[in-house]
This record gives sequence, structure tokens and C-alpha cells, in this order.
Amino acid sequence: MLGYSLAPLLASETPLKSRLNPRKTPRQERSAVTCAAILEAAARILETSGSQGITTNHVAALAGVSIGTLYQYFPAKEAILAALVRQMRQDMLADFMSAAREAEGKDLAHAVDAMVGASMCHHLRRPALAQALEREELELKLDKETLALKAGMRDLVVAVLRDHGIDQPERTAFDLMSLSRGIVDAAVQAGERDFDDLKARMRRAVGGYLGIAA
Amino acid sequence: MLGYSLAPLLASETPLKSRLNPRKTPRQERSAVTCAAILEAAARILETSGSQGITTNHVAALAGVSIGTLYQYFPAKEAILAALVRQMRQDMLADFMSAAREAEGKDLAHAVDAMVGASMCHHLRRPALAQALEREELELKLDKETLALKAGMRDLVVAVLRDHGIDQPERTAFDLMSLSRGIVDAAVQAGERDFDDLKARMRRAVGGYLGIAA
Amino acid sequence: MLGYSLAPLLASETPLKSRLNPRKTPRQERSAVTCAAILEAAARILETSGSQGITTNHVAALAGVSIGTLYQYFPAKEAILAALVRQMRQDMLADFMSAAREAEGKDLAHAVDAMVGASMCHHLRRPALAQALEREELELKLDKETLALKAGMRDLVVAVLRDHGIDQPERTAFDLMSLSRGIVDAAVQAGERDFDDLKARMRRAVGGYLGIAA
Amino acid sequence: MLGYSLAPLLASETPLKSRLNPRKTPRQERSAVTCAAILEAAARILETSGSQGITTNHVAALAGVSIGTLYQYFPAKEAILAALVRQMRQDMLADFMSAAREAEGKDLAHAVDAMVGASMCHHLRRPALAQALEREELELKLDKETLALKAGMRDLVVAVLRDHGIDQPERTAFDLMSLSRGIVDAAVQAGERDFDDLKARMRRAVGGYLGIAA
DNA sequence: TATGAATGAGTATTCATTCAT
DNA sequence: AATGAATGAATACTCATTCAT
Repeated sequence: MLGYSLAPLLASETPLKSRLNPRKTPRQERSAVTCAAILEAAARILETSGSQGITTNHVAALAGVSIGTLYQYFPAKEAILAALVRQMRQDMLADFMSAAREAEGKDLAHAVDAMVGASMCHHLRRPALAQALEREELELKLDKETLALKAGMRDLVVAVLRDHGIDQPERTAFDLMSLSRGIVDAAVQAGERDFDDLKARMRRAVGGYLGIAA
Repeated sequence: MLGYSLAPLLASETPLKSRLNPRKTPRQERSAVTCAAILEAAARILETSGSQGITTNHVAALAGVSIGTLYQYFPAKEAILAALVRQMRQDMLADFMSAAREAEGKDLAHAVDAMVGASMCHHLRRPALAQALEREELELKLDKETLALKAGMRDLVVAVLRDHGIDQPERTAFDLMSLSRGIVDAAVQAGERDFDDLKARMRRAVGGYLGIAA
Repeated sequence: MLGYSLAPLLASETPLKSRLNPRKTPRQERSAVTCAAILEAAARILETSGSQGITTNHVAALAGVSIGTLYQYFPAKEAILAALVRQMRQDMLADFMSAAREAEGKDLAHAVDAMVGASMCHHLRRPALAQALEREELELKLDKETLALKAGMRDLVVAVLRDHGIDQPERTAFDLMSLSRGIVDAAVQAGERDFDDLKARMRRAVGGYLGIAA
Repeated sequence: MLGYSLAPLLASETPLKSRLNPRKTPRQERSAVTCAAILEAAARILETSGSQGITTNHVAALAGVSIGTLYQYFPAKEAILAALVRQMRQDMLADFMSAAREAEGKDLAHAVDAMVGASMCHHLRRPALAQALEREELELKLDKETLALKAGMRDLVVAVLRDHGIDQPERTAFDLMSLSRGIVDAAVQAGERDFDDLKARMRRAVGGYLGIAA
């Protein structure tokens, strides 16, 4: 008697999302603001205190939100970090796409120039955050989207290399991106902020690996 | 539809403002539907996840209503459970009333038969829900109406027993209802669904207690 | 170079125990006392506030121990409850074993007497706790040991029934234990504390089911 | 055994009472063994579970010592990690010293060869541990001794570069070490274990940066 | 009247560290 | 010197409930 007639009234349960994906996509103005505030607070803490300093309560407090609100948007602490990483990767992919467009039709030296610039861009914006997020990325099991973004970046570099007849473009792209990152990381870590000089050295490293005379 | 049709069975008291009573008695069609949807959602969750799984947000979501709306119909989570318990007790009282009518003028063995059937009826309908609600009932401070329903059931049994000249009908009714419940609970808990066999055993238990030869 | 020679120095990791088993068996005097204090605190809370009132912090506080200490002995909240249930079942099995010994060579009526007494014993000791634990038992996934204790009790009853030529001793034992529990539960719940009267009624119920004339 | 044999390589300062320095320098055989066991246990956990898995209790248990004993050798958890990092740096300095000796009198290409080999050596020994420790190093406030070890390594490279008339040897050494680390890190991270191939690519990167024709 | 964003007290659990024995 | 019992601040996360829109 209880309920047989009510079945159609009931909504089906929302499918469980992974712990890395945001809990709800903000639809209203207010939500979007809150969500952004949380991410920005997390970013700031990451910049100043590193991954150790990130606690959900701390993030919520700095964002000016209650802890409950934070958990309405993110199902777990990692989801916040994952969102930041995804954001960074999105920005980076955008950087690489403009660079690739810029490199089109240019010779290898100029193409290298463009790509090297792209790979530094996000450090230029917020060096400490970029560092922290790249470190965080290693501990996180990345979601599909972020992996796709990374693959997209690599493919762009591979394409440029192949266009210029570089041998073994995949492996070469891998090494170039690795060594670039090594140089930028160490420089930023050491407090360097003269990005022009840094860029020159990276050109030298990348060009050297590719066998382009300086 | 959901139990409210039985209200006239009992002289209802002035509606208490307690946390256990629904906030508003649904007068309009739409309200009644919403209210029923909420109760059914709660019932479903109780059946599938037990009392642990019940959360107001979950109930609201499954009912297809906002959490705010849920709180317009029920002042607190317990009120939902209380309403379900009341509903179950109303159904049970109805079962016992038909049984009592059926038992009228019959000998004790047949009367027992009818009453035993009545005491199993609600388990037959939705066993898991019945189990969950009986358990829930113990934690809840019951409202007057539900207590009255329980008293009504007991009185019906007492009346039947007295009609057949049973000694100490109150105490006997109490024991018979207790032991019946013990057997049904354990059986349902153990997964038994052959309710005919179960009924036979309950007749044996009740009959035995009353000294009726099998 | 680092460590190759040190391998034998390292102890192997302790195998993970389930969340239901105690974390360490107290070897020293002090440990045993602490462990007992925690269990007793949990029991007391269960008696007074029911399962809702049990929180690890509350238990620790009442036991006069820090929360950290509690977790040295029990890997999870459920482990405390599981330990209490196990303890109760051990006591009950002991009760049933003496009853079975006492029933040996006696006629069925006296055997019933002994078994009925055994099934009430733990309610006699701490009625509210017994109630709460039996309720808790339903929510818990019991460990092997506790299941074995329960099986042991049932087997003892089955053996007694079989000794007296009762038909379908397993099913009968199941029903008798169920109906006994139903009566005791309801009586204790209703506040009865005259256990002699209660025992008489249970004898009547059990005897009746077995077809023994009162 | 574990790195302490290298101590004389550097003029050691008066032992600081900081949280990063071991509490007591093991003078007796038994102490040294215990200390080594603790460090090896920490190393093992770092290799298998990463920095997340390291807890003092876990380390002590795996080392077969009590937690109290662990704290007699190390004033804080970080001191254990710091000791491991120092150990790694000592080993690395040793690697670079042999490489520098090997490079003496050779041409730049051969010198590069030797230095590249040296910078991979510790990854060859225990890749996972090397990765973990290099990551740990970033979070740790390093003690004087470790900083001196790092400076010693850099100075060796600088000296080799200067011997071959390389311009801006400090900066160049810094970049070469950075990019080498970038390549090794990424490769190890990606699971590469063909260190010969890796070495060839690093020679190409380093040689390229220095303008040596392949 | 309905919505759903926001709240925050409360809960289980961990882990570095201390100290009595 | 070694032990291991005890500590408690800190942490991630939940969920009943409120209230502005």
C-alpha cells in the first residue's frame, strides 16, 4: 500500500562522480563566485605554505566560506588540487596553441623560440603556484580531462618537431620538455625572476639538444 | 493516499507543534503529492540502506524536491520517520480491525488464526520497511497519535481474548504480541519469505501459550 | 649501497587485522585496565543514551583516557561495539553451557526450565546493556568468533531438543530462541524487572510451543 | 655503514642542536646498528609508499625498535629524512669526486661523459628512493652540512668547466645540473630503466648546451 | 511557495611526541 | 638505555537545518 503508486514521483539518484571531479558545476552567479573564491584561496595557500599548509579548513577560512560550503563544491581535498592542476594545464595548452600557431611557417630556431616561451608562460604568471602545482600533480591520480590536456600539449610539440624533420619526435619532445622543466624549476626555486635571461638559456639548451648552432 | 485516509479511525487531538508532527496537514492536492513523495522516498531509503542511509538531503533528492521544501512539510528529520511509523501503525490497526471483525463469533482457534494473520500483514507488504520502522520506533519518542494507535491494537487483542474467557487478557495480549514479533522479526531477518510456514509456526506458538491443543 | 646489508635488521610488517578486531591484546597490567575502562565506558553510554550517544570522543572521555589511547586498543568505533557484543555472547554461551549440563538427564520440562533461565541471564545482569547490544549486533558485520559463539549456543539448544526427541530440532530451536527474545525484549523495554514472573511466562510460551502441558 | 664513513670528506661543524641533526652520533657498535636500521626502514618506506607513508611509528616498527628508541637517535621525524638526504648527498659528492678525478686531463667531451655518469649514479642505485629524497629535499630546511655537500658538488662541476675554458662556469654548472635532473627525473618517473639510452640523451643535452658537436 | 546556497557543530581517526617504568 | 602506553592537537568530512532570493 505504501508507495507502489508513487514510484514515478521519485527522481533517480545522481550517479556517483569520482573524488577528483567537482561536486557541482556552479550555475548561478553566487555559486561561481564561491567556487572561484575557494580555488583562489587554495592557490594562495599553495603559493605561500606549500602543499603542507593546505587543509580544507584553512582553505575555507581564507576563502571566507564555511567548511560545509567548500564540500558542496568539492567532494574531497584532492578535488580542489585537481581543479587547480586542470586549470593550469588548460592555460598551458592555450599557451602552446598560440605558440604553435606562431611557429607555423617559421624556421626551427623561431619555432623553438615560440615553444620555449610557451613552456615558461605559466611560471611567469604565478611562479610559486606553478611550482607547487607541478609538484602536486605527481601525487595526484589525474582525471581523464587533465591527462588529455597534457597529451594535447605534447602532441603540439611533437607536431612542430615533425614539421621540421626532427628524428624521433616523440622522444625528443619528451626530453625537451623534461629538460626545460628542469631548468625552469631550479631557476624559480633559486629565486630567479629575470625570465628573459632564463629564456635565453633555455633556448640554448633546447637548441643545443636539437643541434641548432647558437 | 499514504495513511492519511485512516485518520478518522481515531479521534485526532489538537495538532501538536512538536518536532514529530508534520508541519502542515496537506489540504491541497499538490501538497499531498509532495508530502507523499517525501515519505515514499524515505521509505525506499530505509528499505535499501537502513536507518544509517537516511539523510534529509538524500530524501529530498530522491523525492525530487528541494531540501527547503522538505522542511516546509516536516520540521525535522525525525518527523519524517515518525510519520512513517504512524502510517505503519495505522495500517496495522486497520489489519487488526478486520481481523477482529473476522474473529467475531468464531472459536478461539479461529480467532487466533485471524489475529496471527493480522500481525504479519505489514511484513508481508514490505518486509524490509517493516523491520526498519519497528527498529526506528524504539529510538523515537512517539507522539500521542501513534501511541493511541498501538493502544488500539492491543485493546482489540485484549477484547478478543476476554471474549474467549482468557485469564489476565492484558498481560496475555502483551506476551502474545511480543512473542509473535520475536518470531517474525527473526524469520524476516534470516531471510525467510515463506510466510505460510511462518504463520503455521506462529499459530503453534500462540496456541501453545494459550493452551490450545494443536 | 644504502641498506643492502641491513635487510635482516628489519622486522616484517604486522599483517593487517580487520576493523572489528582489537588492535592490541593487552599484555601488561596497565593496558588491561585501560582496555577494560574503555569497554566499560562504552557499555555505560550504551545503557544510558543508546547507540546514538556513542561517540569515540565521548567514550574516551568517560573512560578517563585520551582519544589517542582509545585508538591504540581499537582500530575503529565498531571494534568497541564488536568487543562488547563478543563479551556478551561469551557470557551467554557460558550460561547456556551450565544450563545444558544442568538439563542433562532431566525431563523436558526441567530442561526447558534450565534453558529459559539461561536465555534470560544476561538481561538479569544488565538489562539495558543487553538490549542495546542485541540491537547493535544487527548493524554489525560480526567476526568469526562471535558467529561461532552464537552457533555454539544454538547447537546446545538443538542438542537438548534432540535428546528429548523433538521433531525438527533446528527450526524449533530457532523459533524458541526467537520467541523468547521477543518476550524478554518487550518486557525489558516496558520496564519490567520482575524476572521471576517473566520467566514463568516464558516457560509457558516455550512449553506451549513444545506441546508440554502446563 | 650508512654514510657516516664519508663524514671526513668535509670539515664538520660543531654539531648543531637543531631538529635536523641526529641526537647522538653513534659511537658504539650497537648504537650504529640501531641508527642504520632506522634509516634503512625509513628509506624502504619512502621507496614503497612515498613521503605520505612515512610515520615515526611505522619506521620504528619496521626497524624493529620501539618508538622511544627512535626518538633517542632522532629528535624529530624530519631529522630522519634530513639524515637520508645528507647520506644521498654524501654519496653523490663521492660520485662527483671520482668523476672529477676521472675527467682530469681529458678533453671536454670525455669530461662531460664522466660528469653525466656521476649525476645519474644514485638513480642507478635506488631510483625510487632517489626520486623520493630529491622531492623531500625541497620541503626540508637543509642543515649546513647538506648545503655544504651540495656546494661541493657544484664546485667540482664548476672547476671542470673552468678548466676547459667555459664561460660563466657557475651559471653554466647550475643550468647543466638542472637540465640533467629534469631529464633523469622525468625518465625515472615515466618508468624508464634503460640507463644507457638515458645517458646518451643526457650527453646530447649537456653537450648541446656547451656547444660540443655530437 | 519553492529553491538551493550556506552554515557550523559534530564525528571518526591519525600521528608526532612525551615520559613513567 | 630501551620500552611502549598515553597524549591531544590537528584533519578530513558529514549532515541537519536556516534563510535570502
